[in-house]
Amino acid sequence: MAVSPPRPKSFAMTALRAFEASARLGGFSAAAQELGVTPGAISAQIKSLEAELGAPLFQRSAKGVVLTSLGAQSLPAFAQAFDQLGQAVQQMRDAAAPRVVHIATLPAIAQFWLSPRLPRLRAEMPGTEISITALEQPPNLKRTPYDLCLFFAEGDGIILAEDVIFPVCAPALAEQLTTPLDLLTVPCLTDTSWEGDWEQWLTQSALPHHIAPRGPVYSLYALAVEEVLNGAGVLMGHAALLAPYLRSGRLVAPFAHKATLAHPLRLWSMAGRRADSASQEVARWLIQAHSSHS
Amino acid sequence: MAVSPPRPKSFAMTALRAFEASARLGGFSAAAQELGVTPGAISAQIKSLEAELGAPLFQRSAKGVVLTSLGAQSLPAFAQAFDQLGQAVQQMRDAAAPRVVHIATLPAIAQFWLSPRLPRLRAEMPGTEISITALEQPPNLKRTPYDLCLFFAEGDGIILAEDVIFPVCAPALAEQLTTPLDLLTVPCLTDTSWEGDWEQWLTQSALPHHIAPRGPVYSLYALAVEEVLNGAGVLMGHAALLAPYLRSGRLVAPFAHKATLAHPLRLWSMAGRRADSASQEVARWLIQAHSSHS
DNA sequence: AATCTAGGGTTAGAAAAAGTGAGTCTTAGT
DNA sequence: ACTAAGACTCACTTTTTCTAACCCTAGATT
Repeated sequence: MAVSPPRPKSFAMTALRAFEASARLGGFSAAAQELGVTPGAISAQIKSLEAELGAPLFQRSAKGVVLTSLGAQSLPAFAQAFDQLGQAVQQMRDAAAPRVVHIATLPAIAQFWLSPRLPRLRAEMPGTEISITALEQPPNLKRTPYDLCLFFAEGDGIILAEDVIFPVCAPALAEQLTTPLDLLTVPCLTDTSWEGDWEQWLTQSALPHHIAPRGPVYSLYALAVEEVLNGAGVLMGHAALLAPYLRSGRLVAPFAHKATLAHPLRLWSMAGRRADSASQEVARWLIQAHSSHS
Repeated sequence: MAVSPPRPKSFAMTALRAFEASARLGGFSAAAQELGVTPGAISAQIKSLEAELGAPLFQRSAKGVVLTSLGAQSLPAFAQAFDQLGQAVQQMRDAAAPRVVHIATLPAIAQFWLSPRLPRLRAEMPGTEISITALEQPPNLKRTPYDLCLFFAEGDGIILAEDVIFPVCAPALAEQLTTPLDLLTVPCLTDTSWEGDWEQWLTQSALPHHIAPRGPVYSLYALAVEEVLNGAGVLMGHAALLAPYLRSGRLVAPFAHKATLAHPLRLWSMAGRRADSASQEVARWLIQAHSSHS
């Protein structure tokens, strides 16, 4: 009868977090994405949790997982607990570094929208440190240490601009383009995170779909823009991001057709932030600067 | 500008748990004990948390740590969040295995009090699986996966018996003992978890302290009892545990002096358990069986 | 029917995190 | 001064977690 600590070890936090995320998001892949790991890791965590528990939490099928009644029953309490934990972390971070603001945004937005505004923002808010992280997907603010999110998305928060798109190209190339059908004669660049853009534009402009995005694909909008500035082809431009280029004439819109996408450019923060926090100050500045300037 | 996931990794759960425990218990050692690790591990966790945070959470001094204002400010939210998490885990465990009851108790209690009662308990509650873990210290039910605690302790819960102590020995040895001063002539066995017992008894019996516990020390009460049964000496006996031996005459109390310790034998469970849960049924059975039988 | 594709599962091995243990340091109390 | 408590450090070990590359299934597509 050994009395030494045979590990009373409560429960594996990681496994609980994996469960909560999977249950809330309805799948291992989604949870993996939120937690920044591979689905295999989630699968293993859930498996170990189920083993320790002696009962399954999910019912697996080839097309996804469904919560068992045990899982469904447990989810709310965990979701709430993790929300509170996330909030506690935010509060602590805020108290520890009250003048630091972390912004999460799309790489393209970071480069074309935020970056040009940063010098003035920093100048007008000295003492406030602003850091920017580029992410492909909006993070869950309740679970990740960011203060502000700036994405093309639906949901809460303030709309800074509609997402209006239309083909853009260098002025020289535009001379060759009279009607949208001329697009068949030039490369049509595509960004991987906006693969549906051409489709959307063609649909909303009532144009035949076969004018499809035939041309190189870029994984970074900035690269595609660079190419277009060099006259390499036509890119689906997002008005909110390329406004300076269009204003200066370095890029032009060869056609009149414009399409508005469902997800506007939106800025949001975690619910329940104090209005006097640095993050809220920055948010207000961005909104104000945007509406009064552009 | 790498866009790939540079690990936005929220926060290290382990570190947060270490912080919460340290803050709540007021020290790294105490936290280490609750979490079942060494103080060094806690120290490292806190350090990493402080590094990530960029601000100290504790103010160190040679005689312990004190929360900084940042730490004190953060504690309540974390305590609450972890309480909720613990409760969520309990609920889940309960739903997954409704007929399993985990009891945490002192090794000595497990062997001398619980063990004799288990056969009847199991017979009267078939279908309920009872598992027992022996721990030196009462665990925090809000943080560890036990259903019931049975310890000599102060606090909430039901008192099953006062902790009455007095020297006991084998009948043969008792013949050599007339007055407490005779204790100087025989070995006085001591259990490491009850080192103060002799002192307490001497004090409450108004006897001179120099009759101190001179004799072998055991780390397990059961071993000491075994030795005493073999006539190896005198042991400070806990009435609640040794009742059957005293009743059968295998052990006797050579002196009339008895002392009552401050911490009675107490049974408790986590607040807010449903009365129809298996753990509550077991608790009721133990209370009832104790009062009607012994 | 054959092929895709999306979502899961599995495995071995790699990487990272957490923990240990022994020894040090500082200070309050005897 | 000596002791005890509590915390820190550092080299090392153990455990956990993650990834990468595989397979499997079912519905959708061709």
